[in-house]
Amino acid sequence: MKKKKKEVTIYDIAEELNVSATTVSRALNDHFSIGKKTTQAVKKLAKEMGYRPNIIASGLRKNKTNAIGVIVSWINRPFISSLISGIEDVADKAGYNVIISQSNDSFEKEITKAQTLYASRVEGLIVSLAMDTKSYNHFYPYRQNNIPIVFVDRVSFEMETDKVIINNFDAAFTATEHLIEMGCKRIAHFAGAQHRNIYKERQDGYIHALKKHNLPVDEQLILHSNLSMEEGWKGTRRLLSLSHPPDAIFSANDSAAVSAIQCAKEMGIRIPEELAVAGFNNDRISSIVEPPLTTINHPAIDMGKIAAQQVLKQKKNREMVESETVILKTELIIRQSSMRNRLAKGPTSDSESC
Amino acid sequence: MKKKKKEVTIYDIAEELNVSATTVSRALNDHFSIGKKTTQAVKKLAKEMGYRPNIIASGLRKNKTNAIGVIVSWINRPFISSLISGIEDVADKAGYNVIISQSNDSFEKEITKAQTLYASRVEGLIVSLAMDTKSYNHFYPYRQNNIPIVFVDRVSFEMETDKVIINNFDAAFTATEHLIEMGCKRIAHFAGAQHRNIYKERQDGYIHALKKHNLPVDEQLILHSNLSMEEGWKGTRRLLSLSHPPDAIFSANDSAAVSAIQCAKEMGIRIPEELAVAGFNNDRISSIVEPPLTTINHPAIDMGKIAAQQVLKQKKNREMVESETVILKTELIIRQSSMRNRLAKGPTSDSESC
DNA sequence: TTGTACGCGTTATCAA
DNA sequence: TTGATAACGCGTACAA
Repeated sequence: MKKKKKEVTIYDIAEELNVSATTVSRALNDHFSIGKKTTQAVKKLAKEMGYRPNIIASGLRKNKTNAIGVIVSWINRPFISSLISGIEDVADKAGYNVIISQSNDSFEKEITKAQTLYASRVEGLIVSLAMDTKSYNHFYPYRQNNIPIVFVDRVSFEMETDKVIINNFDAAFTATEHLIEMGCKRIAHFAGAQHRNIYKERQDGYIHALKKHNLPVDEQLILHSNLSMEEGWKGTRRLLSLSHPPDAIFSANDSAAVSAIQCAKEMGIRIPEELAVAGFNNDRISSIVEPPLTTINHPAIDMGKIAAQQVLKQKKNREMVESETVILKTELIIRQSSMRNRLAKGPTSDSESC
Repeated sequence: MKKKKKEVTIYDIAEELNVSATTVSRALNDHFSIGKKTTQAVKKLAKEMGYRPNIIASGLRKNKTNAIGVIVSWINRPFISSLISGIEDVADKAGYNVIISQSNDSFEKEITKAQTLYASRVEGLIVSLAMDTKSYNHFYPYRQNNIPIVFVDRVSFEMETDKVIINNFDAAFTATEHLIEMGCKRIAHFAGAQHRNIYKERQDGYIHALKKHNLPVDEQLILHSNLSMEEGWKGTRRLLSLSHPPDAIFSANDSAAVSAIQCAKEMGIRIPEELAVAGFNNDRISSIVEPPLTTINHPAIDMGKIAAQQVLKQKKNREMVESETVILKTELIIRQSSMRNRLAKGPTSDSESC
């Protein structure tokens, strides 16, 4: 007793107009071989009858899904959600749907999600790797099927894929050097997992800046963690209770940096006079904390847009180019958390998207 | 000269094993009628041959896409991205893909996206309405096709659909009453567009609290805007330069509230002594600003999870229930921006997800 | 327990 | 400019 709302097909239209389904199909797709009148008549009737193309059937025939898959750690992180926003923007304009899935920073989940998306026959995949991903076999099926893969931000250089990244080394170097220019001599670093490129590179950039300026690299001052607020807090306490505490902290993300500011203040340490702080990402919290946090602006939306464009591009340039890496510009945003002297350039204009 | 990597089909497997495609199909789906040995043999060979089910063909046959569509204003907003995170979590566990699209708070875009998703044959739709959406015809096709629609947060009561919301009226009432209990007598309100339920309800709750406590409702103190940081800033300046300025602001979101705090401080106004502030959403910035912002906790992730569950549920209960509205609990988080006296309860425990 | 034969709705191919 | 026919790959009545 179910109402089987039968959907209108091209056959129904064809019958009504006494033409063939082929003609209808062509007319609907503006095929040049069909006369104006016929085409218009078909389209008109199609609308009247409430026809909607069955994209599944079409997809079966053309072997297309019009879907791009995205795997990220957590959707609800400022950087990631902006990344996705950019992806959606470009994909939609090109007629593609975006299927999102989150790995929760778990390697196992990333594998599962990759398989699911592969089974769903996405026509491209954009990935920001999970924290502990160290092998990449789960992407092989894509490779074998010539499905474009683009790594974003957290990438692996072991795999030859398109990549969209920033120069983490340079950015970290710049931030650290800025602290040095502010007169800091003993700069600590909140580092992330070293097997993930971005954190390794940031640490390397930090170390390089120290060396360039003949400052000692003190392992005691490099703290590895997941860079959460809690860890930022704990790390700050530890550092500040050292017999010879640092006069600055460069954190590999903003969360931990903000915590550092809060913790230091609670301990009665003045920022930036006694402790200068710099972060990474330019999350919204970085401009809200007091004093505002010096940080690296991470062009999240653009990275998403470009990643999506790479996918679309790869679909055209079949086997023309082996792989391409796009490196986006970052910018040091100087705010008060690091402005210890008058030599500092004024704070960069600080655009807030609400 | 293209390498046409022919994909393995059930026919290939069937041929190899000298059985019929039917048997293979059934075996792969664990149909009871197929013998253990056969089933196992089929599965084993399938794996060996690198078979992957063609979900498009299957979908065509079963008329399924396993996709749920989501339309939101902007993905990169704290509340929204958490919402999506919740949706993805539940949908994935149920074997559904989540297709996201953003309306950018534009009515026209919302229409387009709704049509696109409809054409993509999503099996359910979750929507948080655009700011200026006032008519709902673009959802009619879903309705006619019995495709579940669930409205979240920004909903319309004109349409009979499932809804997942919070009690904005009560939450706003509670927040306002809290300010009153703190001794505030002249409370301003940063309000949003009044045709969008959530902002209307928040304003109503605010007004109701004033009335209950015999405080006058001064239209001068109710400022309508898009609740951006800029507007929060401007509104605060305006309010504080009034001949009879308010002693508190209740803002319909955290962005504007945070701006209010910053602006007031810059003007030399002490928070909360001279101006108490409360916001709405419990975004991360609310706990970072100084003094920390009293606000309403908005269970974003749970709202997403429940919305997804509603979609799945509706797919089962065909025409059993007309529609269902789930109202989630909110919580007043009292922080220092409103603690003007010792009567205040201590701040609620403040969980931070990093 | 297995197989035959057909249909899902569209598009590509070839022929007219 | 149009049409007939055969795929696309899978699922399922029905038959065996």
